[in-house]
Amino acid sequence: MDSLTDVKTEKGIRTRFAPSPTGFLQLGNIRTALFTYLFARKNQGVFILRIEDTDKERSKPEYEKDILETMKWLGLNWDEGPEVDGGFGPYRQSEKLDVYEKYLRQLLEENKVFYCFCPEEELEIQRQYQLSQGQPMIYSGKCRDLSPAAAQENFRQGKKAIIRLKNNQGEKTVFDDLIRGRIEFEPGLIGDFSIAKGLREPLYNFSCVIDDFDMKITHVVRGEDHVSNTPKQILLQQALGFPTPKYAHLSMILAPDRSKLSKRHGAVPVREYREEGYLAEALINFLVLLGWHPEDEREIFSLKSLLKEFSLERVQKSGAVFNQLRLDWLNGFYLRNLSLESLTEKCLPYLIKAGLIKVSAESIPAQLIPVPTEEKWREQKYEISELSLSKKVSELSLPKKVEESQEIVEFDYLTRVVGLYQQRLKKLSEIVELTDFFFKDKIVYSFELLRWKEMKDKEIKESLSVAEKTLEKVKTEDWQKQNLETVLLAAAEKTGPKVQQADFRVKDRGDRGYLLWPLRVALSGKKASASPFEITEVLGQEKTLKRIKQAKMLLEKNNKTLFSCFARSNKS
RNA sequence: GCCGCUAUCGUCUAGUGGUCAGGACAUCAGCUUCUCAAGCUGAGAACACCGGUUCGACUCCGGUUAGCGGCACCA
Repeated sequence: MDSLTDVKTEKGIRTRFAPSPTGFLQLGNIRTALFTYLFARKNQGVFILRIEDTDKERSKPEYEKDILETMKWLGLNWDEGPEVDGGFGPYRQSEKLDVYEKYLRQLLEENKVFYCFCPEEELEIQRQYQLSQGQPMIYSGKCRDLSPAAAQENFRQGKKAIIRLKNNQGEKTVFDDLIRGRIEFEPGLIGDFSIAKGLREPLYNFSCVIDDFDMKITHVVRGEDHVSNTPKQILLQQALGFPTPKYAHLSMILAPDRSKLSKRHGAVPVREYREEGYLAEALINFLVLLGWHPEDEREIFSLKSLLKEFSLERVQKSGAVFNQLRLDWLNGFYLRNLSLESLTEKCLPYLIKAGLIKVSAESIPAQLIPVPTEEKWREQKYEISELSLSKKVSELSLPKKVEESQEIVEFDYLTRVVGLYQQRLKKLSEIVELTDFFFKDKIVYSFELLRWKEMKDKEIKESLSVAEKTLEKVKTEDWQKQNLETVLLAAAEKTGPKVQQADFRVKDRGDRGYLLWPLRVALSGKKASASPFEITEVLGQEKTLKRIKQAKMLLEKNNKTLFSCFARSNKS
């Protein structure tokens, strides 16, 4: 494609990402932003962020804040836009009303646009009629040739008007899409479309054309939903005498049933992915592979490496289904590749929010940036993203939330806890339910969980006693995973019934589960966890023995209940 | 309804006239194993359909079908 090779040699590329602050940024928005950003950077161009807030009713400051925050979090830094003046501002459309009015007046004077007084209801009926007749749904042109005097009269009567372009499209409107190639639109299918509700109330297609010109945009990268806006914008550019930028339309992200991504599946604000504990790196990597692929078969990409490799030529034309499982896998991959210290720092806010670890309110300012307000902090009404940690966190001591003890949790201890679950984590938020038992004084679980296979209650108790005795004997200085494993394995092979080994060279040994399963459950209270060797090591001897005793008591209590039930039923 | 876009394993995709149609996620099986993961090994799994061009079509052309997007005084 000629147009694509042009891009490579062309100097001074300027692109923009132009979201409207009418909702939180979604995956689809972000993918458009990412591709636009990569295209700009790859070609040494300028990446501009423009806030399209012409819709006064739906635009909200909190959404604009979300746009800026999300972009920064993902590392999609803009060269010009809010907070970064590049000389082509303002970058918020609501601040450019004078500019739009100027061009609108110019078009009015040149008789290229007209006031339309048709009531909305009438237009709606007309569209329905056209639909029923199999005709294209376009404006009839009723007010197009209204004389200035008639228009004035209408205004005097207080009638409301919008401004429409006098569409004189006589031939096909054509443009070469950088991704899709040539796209043609027959004349007669667009009509006199609306461009403003008033002199200071521009509509999307108009403000977009003005801004793209004003900001000297050379390449427009946007979603496929704008393909049919493109001929309208080209027509407007022609009316205004503006050059037409190059266009590249990206396909959409689809739900698993290939329908449009809806709130039901996947259309989740990006901020929620962040809250749940997805890494920006994983999200970027996931999204870029939704529609783009390098020349070889690599699948792991950092934003930095994409800067070198990305090209619009290799962008897919068809829509891509959003695949949560793949995102989870990628996030797990990035989590596993984090340094343990950095992973622990990322987990910390989740543990704090869950109340497993407490940081005193006084010490917050030094440790947490930015700081949630004290009230929010006490009521735990803050978001994880508000707890991003300072670099110094690894030097901190964090008081643990245990009423009866004054134990101090060292960062180093947290590192060891988190370390046990690094391979098991798909998202950061999971760290809470995975490791809560390390931070609790007493754990709660059903005694039935202690049972391995068909073990009898008595056997479970015996098994726990063996574990207890074995671990009691271990000297404090020998309380290390390696040693604990050796000792426990030796005991385990003696405890369980003999099991024939598949390999005849290996001597038959006891079913290790007889000892290890009840022990692991006694320590963790969970049916799935890290190995008992790892848990005992991190938990420490004192707590380990305490938990085993707790388990034995649970069994006894249960037997008593059973016995009393039995006694009662005997009586009757 | 009208216009436009799209079409390779379940999903994301590689592929540009001659390939055993490749990779990743997911699935299944095996190894490992006290559990859950992770890891390693292996397996199954696709060119929407119909015509045409050609010695030869996943690849080029036409049509059909299906999906998506748009047809606002939203963006």
